[in-house]
Amino acid sequence: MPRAGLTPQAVVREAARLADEVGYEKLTLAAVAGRLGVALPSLYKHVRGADALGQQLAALAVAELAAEMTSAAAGRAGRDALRAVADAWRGYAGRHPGRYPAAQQVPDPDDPAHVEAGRLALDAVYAILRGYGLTGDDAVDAARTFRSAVHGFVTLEASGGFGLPRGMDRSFDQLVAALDTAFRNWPDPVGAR
Amino acid sequence: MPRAGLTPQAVVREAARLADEVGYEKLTLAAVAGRLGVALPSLYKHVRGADALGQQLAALAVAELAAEMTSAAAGRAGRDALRAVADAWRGYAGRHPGRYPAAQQVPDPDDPAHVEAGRLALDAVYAILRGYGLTGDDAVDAARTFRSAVHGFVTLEASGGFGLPRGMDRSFDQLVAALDTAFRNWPDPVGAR
DNA sequence: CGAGCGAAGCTAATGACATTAGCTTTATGG
DNA sequence: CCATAAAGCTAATGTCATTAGCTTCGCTCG
Repeated sequence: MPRAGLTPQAVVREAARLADEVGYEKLTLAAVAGRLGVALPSLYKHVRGADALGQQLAALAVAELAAEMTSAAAGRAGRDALRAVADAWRGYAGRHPGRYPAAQQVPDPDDPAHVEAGRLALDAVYAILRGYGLTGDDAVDAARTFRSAVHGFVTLEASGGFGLPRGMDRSFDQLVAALDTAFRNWPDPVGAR
Repeated sequence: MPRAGLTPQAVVREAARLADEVGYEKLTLAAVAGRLGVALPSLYKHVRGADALGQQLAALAVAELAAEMTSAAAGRAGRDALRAVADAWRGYAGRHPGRYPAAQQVPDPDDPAHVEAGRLALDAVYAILRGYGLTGDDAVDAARTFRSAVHGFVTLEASGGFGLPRGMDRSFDQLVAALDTAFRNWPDPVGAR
């Protein structure tokens, strides 16, 4: 029997492909092994286990997403940038329905690439907000608002939580426009609750 | 050996309690059975299986959430209503970290109570938007925006996706204020994309 | 009061998956 | 060539979900 010639990379990439096909929740070491033409335990030569594979998949997905966000933001500002980044985000989630949920895990502090990718994605958001004059605590709040809105939309859309998929593009455009409105008129925080 | 005296209700309620303690992803028929002092297969006399239990848990959670949203909206309008419902939503998710993710499943069309509960929750949102003069397609888009933002925030907060939990209350207040701004200045949709 | 019956609960068996241990074999570098 | 590290395998264990089929409780009705 010739060697399959696997590497940790190859395993993670195959897992990513498989996740996009069958869904993240159905991603299984057994299925990945089958895809790679290898017995299940053989994977342990390349990944530490199912949890670790999930983490590495997250790192891959966050890096890809951050790259697309960053590239979407390049050469744009203000509302254009906002919309381009939001569209890139939604586009990534739509094209990678298995990777996207994986990307939601908190970055593994022991994986510098993962942490760095997360920072990059966040930077893309902060860069947009700077265009609206939002900095400091306002930027923190606004960034959380942006992430919440886009992530929430994308998640609900993917799960079918919105009901019939009528007018999804329009609704997303309106969500982005609403964010633009809110960022241009960012509310002064009221004192302690 | 005396009978345990279970009912489908009792099983679902125990599952809900357990999910809140250990997390939805760790919810297992085996654990529920253990909690109820019963052998695992005995549960099948009351629920059709793990998937069905999840669905019934979803129905329970959506009903509870809808009730809290509706009661929060009672006697309030405009920004007050917006904030009260948003707070109720976030509060429910915070108090029920296991039920809340369960509630995200699409309602089972064969469970009228589930469908009805979902409609109730949505109605609470539409009622708020009516206070902003948003109806028709605008209301659809605005409702999706509201749901996206609140659900996204609550999800990211629960998963630790925001990083250190500094200033979470303030950020949420600002998110709600941003929604208020957006709803008061709802953008006219631009033509087809 | 007792017989019978339906439902509740049990044990046993099967099958998917993850994980660990320990063996075999393939490449490859000296 | 051959020695060795790593790649891959089989076997064993444990958890969980599910189905089948048995036992027994507890209620209802004669």
